[in-house]
Amino acid sequence: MSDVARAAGVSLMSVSNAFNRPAVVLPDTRARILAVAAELGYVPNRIAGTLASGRSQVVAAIVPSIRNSSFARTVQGLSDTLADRGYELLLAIADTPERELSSLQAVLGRRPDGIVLTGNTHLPQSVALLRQAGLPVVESWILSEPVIDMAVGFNLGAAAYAMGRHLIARGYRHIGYAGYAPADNSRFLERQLGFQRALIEAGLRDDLVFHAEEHNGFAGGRLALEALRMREPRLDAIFCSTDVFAAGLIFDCQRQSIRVPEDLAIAGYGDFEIAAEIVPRLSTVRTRGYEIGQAAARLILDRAEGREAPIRYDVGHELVLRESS
Amino acid sequence: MSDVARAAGVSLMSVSNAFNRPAVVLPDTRARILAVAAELGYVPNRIAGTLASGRSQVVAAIVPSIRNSSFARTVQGLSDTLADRGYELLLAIADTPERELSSLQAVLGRRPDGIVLTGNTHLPQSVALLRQAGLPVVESWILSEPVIDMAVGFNLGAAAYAMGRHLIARGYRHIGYAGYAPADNSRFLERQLGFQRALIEAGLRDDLVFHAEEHNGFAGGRLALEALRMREPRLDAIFCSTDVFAAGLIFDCQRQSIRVPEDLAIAGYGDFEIAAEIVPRLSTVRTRGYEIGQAAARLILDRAEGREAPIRYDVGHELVLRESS
DNA sequence: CTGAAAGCGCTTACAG
DNA sequence: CTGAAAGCGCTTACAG
Repeated sequence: MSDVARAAGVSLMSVSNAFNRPAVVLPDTRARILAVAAELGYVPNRIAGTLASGRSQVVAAIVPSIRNSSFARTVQGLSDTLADRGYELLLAIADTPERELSSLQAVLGRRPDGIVLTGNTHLPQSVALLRQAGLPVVESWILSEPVIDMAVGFNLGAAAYAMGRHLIARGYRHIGYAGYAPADNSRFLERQLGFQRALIEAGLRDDLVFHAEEHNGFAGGRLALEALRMREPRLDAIFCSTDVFAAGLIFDCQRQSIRVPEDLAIAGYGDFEIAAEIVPRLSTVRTRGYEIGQAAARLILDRAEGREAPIRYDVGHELVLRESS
Repeated sequence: MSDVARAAGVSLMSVSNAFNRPAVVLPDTRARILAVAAELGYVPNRIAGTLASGRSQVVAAIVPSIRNSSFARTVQGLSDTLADRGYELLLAIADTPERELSSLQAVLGRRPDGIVLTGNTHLPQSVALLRQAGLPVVESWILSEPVIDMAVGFNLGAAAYAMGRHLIARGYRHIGYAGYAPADNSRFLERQLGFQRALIEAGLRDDLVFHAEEHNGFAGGRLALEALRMREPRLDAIFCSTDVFAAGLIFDCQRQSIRVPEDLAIAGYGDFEIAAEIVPRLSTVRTRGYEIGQAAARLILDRAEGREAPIRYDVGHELVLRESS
């Protein structure tokens, strides 16, 4: 910066102002400074700027995975919104509360202006660390208590409940659930509970539950079919906690010549791209992952820049009924 | 930090050393310092550390998209390797050379210790900026010239060529190509050229080429089928530049009762998870996206930490022959 | 092994 | 509108 100041014949302050408060410096002076800076290939050092100003213009996000279109969409929404507002994204991938804590420690040392977490299942130390840091934090993909600071998501249970009601209304009576259940994770639990609530209200069996080992594999659907049929030969529908399970299940039905939905109805969760294309097209719950990312970024920045922001933001969900159920 | 130093009755230096050069401070002193730090909830300010030391322990990556399992895998490989070595990932998503440049300007201000780019199609200003910054940069998913600094990838053309040879060996004679072709992008061009080379060598028509508007949509396959059949009614095989196109094509064939591979053979590129599951299972080119991310991180860190690193690193590729061709 | 000094490249708050 | 001073929280290089 001092090179630029010297070459342009102005003080450091004027260079700083030329970049950061265009209004405050004379148009001529500013143009000259910018020209010199461009010529010299000067890129302002935002590390020094951060240290001096206490504002990093960086938002950190910790997601469990990006090989799953839901979170990939959220990261995309975050990235787009942050870039628009001149912020950068510091990304950490952590799929357990323990890894989340260590990502948090690493990331906090970078003094981000805010943090986006996934879900509300955290280690107590993580929560303590966050409170002490005192920065805006949004928990995404969940809306229920406890909330550390702000939450952006939708009612996971209601969405699953709605799909349960739909299947029941279509006349299915022996309905299984293919899910995934890491310990104490409310994001997964709420879906299952919402779905079971629909079954219970209708007086149906709600214990046809299968939990896959992995969240992301197509195999989840296949294994669920095997396991659930063993328990209930009259099984006539399966609700999958993700579209990937549902797709795996459909592929398996094709191989076994089980007709969908005639012999077995299938419903998914997520409305991934494949849902609209697979044969038969998949009924699913549309979740707004991109909007979650956008809204999370907006809430963080509003707060970081001293504006008001809601504690909770519901992006909603929607049933998308297609051919599979 | 000064709070910690005071509370522990030592100098700033000792606190710094306790965190950064454990060997240099007495075990007792170090334990006391760490205990005090933990009690106070002290998280070292790495922004100040970066400014003072000139090393940020941050690596930036610019990818065109993450809603495509290839790059998602690369980001995962990058993230895992960086986290293991105590580095953070600054991620930018930019899908055109223009956006790449503006991401670059933003990211360079953060003084990363290295940068990972995708492909070798850049604006001249981007290259100039990078050269001036003088930090380690790796271009990923490409190996061909020109290389700015280092490259990690595999021979895109050879992989496509191999698949072309395979289809020809299987007896297909009217083979189409379903691709995507943003202006001047060598990553896409190399695949197409490699494939066409196989056709030309075999004396087959190499102009059955269809370019989709979008890289990521399932619709690409469907549109290709329509367009290519119009041009060549005897069309007996289609090579898709991504598995997503191939899957979309298979779904469309199911709808139209076109048997795969009997009526039409299909091959993909990428070996996404779906390839092994779809009916029929998809023949494809396995690309090692995760390894690309790992290797890119390794090369950057080796150089950033003063070690030698190769200019070019080939992760290889592999033909995975399944049922669809 | 431990510590006092200088400096990293900016911004803040103030004076001119 | 422009500028000289102080300081952000660390690390470097050196002396003790």
